[in-house]
Amino acid sequence: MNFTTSEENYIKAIYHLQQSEAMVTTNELAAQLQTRAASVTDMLKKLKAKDLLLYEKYQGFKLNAEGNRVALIIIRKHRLWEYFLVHNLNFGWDEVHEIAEELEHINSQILVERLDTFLDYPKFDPHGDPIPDSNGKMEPSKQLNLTDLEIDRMAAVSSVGSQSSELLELLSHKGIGIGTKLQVVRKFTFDHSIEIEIENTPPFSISQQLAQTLFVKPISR
Amino acid sequence: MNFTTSEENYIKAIYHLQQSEAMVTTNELAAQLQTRAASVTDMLKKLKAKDLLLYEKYQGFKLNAEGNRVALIIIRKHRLWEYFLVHNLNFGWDEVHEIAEELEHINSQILVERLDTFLDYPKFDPHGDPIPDSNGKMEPSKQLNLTDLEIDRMAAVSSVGSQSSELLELLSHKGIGIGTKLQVVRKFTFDHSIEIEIENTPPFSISQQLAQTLFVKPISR
DNA sequence: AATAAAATTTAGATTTGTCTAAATTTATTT
DNA sequence: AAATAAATTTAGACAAATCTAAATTTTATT
Repeated sequence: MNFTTSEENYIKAIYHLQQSEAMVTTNELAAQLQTRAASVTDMLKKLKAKDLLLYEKYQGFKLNAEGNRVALIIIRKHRLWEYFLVHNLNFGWDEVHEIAEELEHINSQILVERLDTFLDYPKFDPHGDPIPDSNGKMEPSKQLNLTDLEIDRMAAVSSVGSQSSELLELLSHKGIGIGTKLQVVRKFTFDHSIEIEIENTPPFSISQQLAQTLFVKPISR
Repeated sequence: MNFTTSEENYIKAIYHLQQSEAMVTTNELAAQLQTRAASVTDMLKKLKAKDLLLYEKYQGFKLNAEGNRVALIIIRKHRLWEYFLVHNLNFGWDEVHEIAEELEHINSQILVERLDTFLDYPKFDPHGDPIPDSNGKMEPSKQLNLTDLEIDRMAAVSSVGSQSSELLELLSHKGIGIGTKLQVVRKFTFDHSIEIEIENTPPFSISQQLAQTLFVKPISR
């Protein structure tokens, strides 16, 4: 079965939203895809008709087994291409997302397998996300709590443990956001505060409480 | 300026048709793109509105300077990707066209330049077609007359000098078509006939007259 | 439990690229 | 040069993906 680029983008977005909650809602997906709720409803009908989705009107939705299988194929392609762009074409890990968003829609199973072979079967992409193999299996994510990041290991903020406005205010003040590249300079045992350094800026320290809400992924450079 | 995949396919097809005649006609383009004449007319209006085309109703059309520039960018991408697929991913030169047809529409100037660097600035693609550089300049085509092909050099038929039904009947009988891989086994001076061998089949000979209507491109394997 | 608010869906419109069938223009033949 | 044939364009329709605005359903609040 082949899918349009638009269908694939919806499938992938639903897959990602599903990772943090069992059921996805129309508004969440609309926000994720920067589109309107009505457009989402339209596409949900199509994906349900193609039997990729469990969906009852007004009740939320999630991918079924086939939907997940398709999602993993797209994610596999995305992450393999990212790996190629960084390792072979010398892109920075933070420059490749948009290009990979296009490349992931190229339709050719054999191309993906040959690319995987050429790259020597990488297990993680440059952002530290695991690359599914041709059966959709992958290693557990390398995301870890900032408190567990080893000293001097370069990492990027991948998610935050809450969306409270107090937390967001603090993060904004400290200049920390999703994708921020940092490393731990020192850990203090007295109060478990952590001194971190964000690329090319002076180090500063953050509380244990803050560090515990931050998740990061080690990155290669 | 960015173009849709469909616009790019029209631009590229017009470019190729222009190589053998000054003006392109609606029906020719429709045949080339496997679409209807009415659809071609619709698209011609759009391309003219975007100022890529010299076009007067009923009078034929051709790309203007800007149209040619855009066409060469697309062709550059197509041929660089073909080179990558053959040299790095181990595809056969005859397996890569369809995949490159998709890859050529990926939008990223920097990607093309990095790919070119990675591939070490190849001058010809695996079919023997020249790859335009970033300014649209390229070497002359490697296409040559079959009578000039050196012995044992592998080549692929790239075009035929006429479309007469008598010629096509003969070619069909001999099993020769566009893309047929062959090599010259021997040349006879008496009648200038040429013995050729098509991949994995017994050699046979063809007349000078026939050989003169066939154009080929040397290929790597 | 009734009402207000929020989320979701439906109805109907728009854009892009395509199509068929009819109309028009150009080319060819007698 | 008139008639016929071929090529091209126009008119109007359709599918895909989106949108706005209105209607409906669900959730939250008094």
